[in-house]
Amino acid sequence: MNATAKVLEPRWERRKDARPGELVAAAMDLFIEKGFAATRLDDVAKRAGVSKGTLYLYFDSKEDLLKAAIREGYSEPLHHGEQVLASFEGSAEDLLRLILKMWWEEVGATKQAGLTKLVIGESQNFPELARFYHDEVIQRAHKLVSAAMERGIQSGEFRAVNLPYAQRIACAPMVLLMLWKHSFACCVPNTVDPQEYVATHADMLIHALKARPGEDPGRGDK
Amino acid sequence: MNATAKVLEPRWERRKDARPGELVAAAMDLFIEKGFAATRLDDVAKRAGVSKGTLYLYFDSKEDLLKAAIREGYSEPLHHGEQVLASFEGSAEDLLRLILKMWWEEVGATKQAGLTKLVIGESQNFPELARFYHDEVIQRAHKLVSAAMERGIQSGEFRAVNLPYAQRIACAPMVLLMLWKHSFACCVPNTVDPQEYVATHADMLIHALKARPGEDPGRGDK
Amino acid sequence: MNATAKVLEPRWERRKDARPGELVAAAMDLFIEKGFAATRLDDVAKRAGVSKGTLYLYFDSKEDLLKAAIREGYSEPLHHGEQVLASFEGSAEDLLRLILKMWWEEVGATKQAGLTKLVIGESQNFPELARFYHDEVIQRAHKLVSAAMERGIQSGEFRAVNLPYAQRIACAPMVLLMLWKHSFACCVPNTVDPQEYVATHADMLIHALKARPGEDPGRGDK
Amino acid sequence: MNATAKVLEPRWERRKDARPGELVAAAMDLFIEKGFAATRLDDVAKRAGVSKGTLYLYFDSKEDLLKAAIREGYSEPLHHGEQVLASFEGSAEDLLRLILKMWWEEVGATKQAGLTKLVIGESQNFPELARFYHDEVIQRAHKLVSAAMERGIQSGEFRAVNLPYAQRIACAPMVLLMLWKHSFACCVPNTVDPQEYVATHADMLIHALKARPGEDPGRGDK
DNA sequence: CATGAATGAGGTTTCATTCAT
DNA sequence: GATGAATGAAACCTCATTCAT
Repeated sequence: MNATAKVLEPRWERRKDARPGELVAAAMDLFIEKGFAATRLDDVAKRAGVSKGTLYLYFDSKEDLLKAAIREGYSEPLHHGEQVLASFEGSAEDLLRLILKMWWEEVGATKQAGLTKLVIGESQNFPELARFYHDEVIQRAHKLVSAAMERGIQSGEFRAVNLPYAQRIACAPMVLLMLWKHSFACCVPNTVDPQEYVATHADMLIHALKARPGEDPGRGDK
Repeated sequence: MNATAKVLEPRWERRKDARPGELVAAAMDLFIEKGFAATRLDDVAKRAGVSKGTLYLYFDSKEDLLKAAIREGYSEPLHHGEQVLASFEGSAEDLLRLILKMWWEEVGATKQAGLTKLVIGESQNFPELARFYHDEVIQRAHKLVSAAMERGIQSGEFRAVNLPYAQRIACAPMVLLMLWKHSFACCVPNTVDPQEYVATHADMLIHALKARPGEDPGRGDK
Repeated sequence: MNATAKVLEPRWERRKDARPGELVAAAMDLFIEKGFAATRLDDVAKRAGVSKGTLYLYFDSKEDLLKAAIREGYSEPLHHGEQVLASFEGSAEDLLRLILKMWWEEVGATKQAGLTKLVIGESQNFPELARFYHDEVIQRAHKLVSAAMERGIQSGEFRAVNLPYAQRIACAPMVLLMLWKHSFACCVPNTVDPQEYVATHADMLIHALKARPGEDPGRGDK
Repeated sequence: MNATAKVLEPRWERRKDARPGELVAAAMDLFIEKGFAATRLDDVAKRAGVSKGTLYLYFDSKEDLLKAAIREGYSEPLHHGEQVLASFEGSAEDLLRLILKMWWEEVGATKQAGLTKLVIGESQNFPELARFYHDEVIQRAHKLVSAAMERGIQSGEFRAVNLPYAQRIACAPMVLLMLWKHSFACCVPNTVDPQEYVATHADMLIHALKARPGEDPGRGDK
């Protein structure tokens, strides 16, 4: 293994352990950028710096690669959120504000935000994927927000809103902002400032939830 | 194919000018049902009862057909909303509730709701389409909601919220419900009742907006 | 449609009715020549003078094309043989000799003889095909030979051999000659003269079957 | 992987020189089972318990492996047959019957029978292989049968048939039975009993060959 | 206008072969 | 010697688009 040999750089390199992650990362980038159908495996391979065939050493099919990308997406920030929920000791309002802030910072502002668009767009073509995403991502996110709201209701800080629906409505603007960032944001001039958006949402949400003496205490669970 | 045979055949005849509309309708159905990439022009033609070649008499390409479908989608309900806005004379709260109700009934509950998902999903591949949708659909919807909220602020009925953002946040749950209906709704058991969802949203929104004596009047336009 | 236009020869021509037959013929040639796996649809298309896509207008898959080729193969000569069997009025020996002669002339000497090799080679990969071939080709051929032998046994012209087996043994040399022609014949110098081969087989077969006064009349059906 | 670990590991070790044989055996099994094209070297390696790369230490290519498998196939039974021929002292009829019996027991009934089908199927793609098989297997088998028949003719036990052809015709049913076993036998219900088949063939063959006083002595060598 | 047979580029997937370790 | 990750050239198949009829 002399210097001369080194100059002829090897046609390929062996990196078994690092590979799957790199491939998924490359695939995720392109799926997010172009959508599932418009992403060619050629391009995924090229971006990952491998040949097309290598993809099939680690994944059974294009769909399998998509699943891996989705799976990879949100587990970390969700886990973080759950930890915060468990240890937080302030008011429900502060907890809710914190969750929304983290949501944006750890998910919305990252490229993974694009996965949500992806899953929504492909849910009909891959119902199994949609179910997985629903169970592993949506449900967990909903539980986080639910728990924070429930805590406020229990303590009398919030009104007794119809939780299963109110929680969805609390999440909706966050999700839509993520979608916006990965759809219209690129092609329209008038852009949205996420900070301001999230702040306004938090304010309105708190305002909508706050219990006030002598007022209608909310719809409750119907 | 002689004259005699001809006489027996044409029991009824297609109205020539109705064609493009039928083609767009067929395309819209399939685009919504399967997504852009997964829709084959063969199937569009079959559903419209014409040959594949006929599509190209009226549309330049598959993308062109998509544009036409998008264009067709929401003009009517938006127009209706604008008329209501112009003529409505009740309170801002009632106007806002009415707009949300109409949104769901005339758009969300119809199959066209699926177009929103479609546009979001394809926005990167067809920026021009995204721009069109933004200008012709989103902006108009935003203006409707904005106007209703503005009216309440002017009259002192609502707090002086940050309108450009507050209006987005008011719309978000509606949009997300439409997306839900065309994505996860099909593949997960736990379903959402749109009536309850919209009602909860309206209540929370009004609650968030209502001015109350001696309270912070809101963030205003910063 | 003037002469000038004619010079620019059309990219393609419409020949819906003629096409399937041409495609099957081209496919059969190549399947016989190279085997199923080694035949590329590209080449089939090229030989048929069409594009690759055209194949898929008429056949669902490569396997489907193979089935069509097999189906096409022997129906005519078998039908002819059955007609001869029904109308022949000479001795059983003459009938048997005639059938063997026709077998060679109408099947063995034609390119379709190669189909037999094909089916045998692919029978494991396509059991359904093998079953079809067995039922529609082998069984019919066996019935022809069986009937001729049976006729001789009934009339006392032949010994009472174990018909189901004897008939297979009568066919075997014919089948093997077909296989030989499409396998070793091309690559070994020492060639076989089919005429002489068939004649020798006929003689030996008749000799084996002929009843002779005062002799063991054969094994019968065991 | 330190020395300590090494000590525990090697409970048994492969005999280095046995390798090629194991590889060929694995390849033969799979070639017979699935055909040449449908056999993947991955599977061959897996069955042999080695890595894919190892195959290329012993064989240049897939074709080379096929050749080795073919080469391996019949040398032993052929050798046995030749020994029997040299030492047999009974009648020609008994010799012929013995050869057919051994053919079935030592070749036809074993899995190697499938090689014949393989070679026939691939003969066009690999003419060199076909030539090898012809020279090393077919010719030797033919010589065995020829010799037995020749012995009978010389002794007056058999008619003076056209030997080069008669011998082929004597072999054909045996070969076809082997092919049958590896093609249609698996996919059609109506199965053939090899014992009865071989017995019937032997009887008919002897009957066809036996000289009888006062009869046509056969066609001779034309 | 309308048809639908034909096209052919381009997609995913496979697998014999290579070669750094 | 042995490994198995990596390669890349095809292979089959799809489908938006064209154009002779």
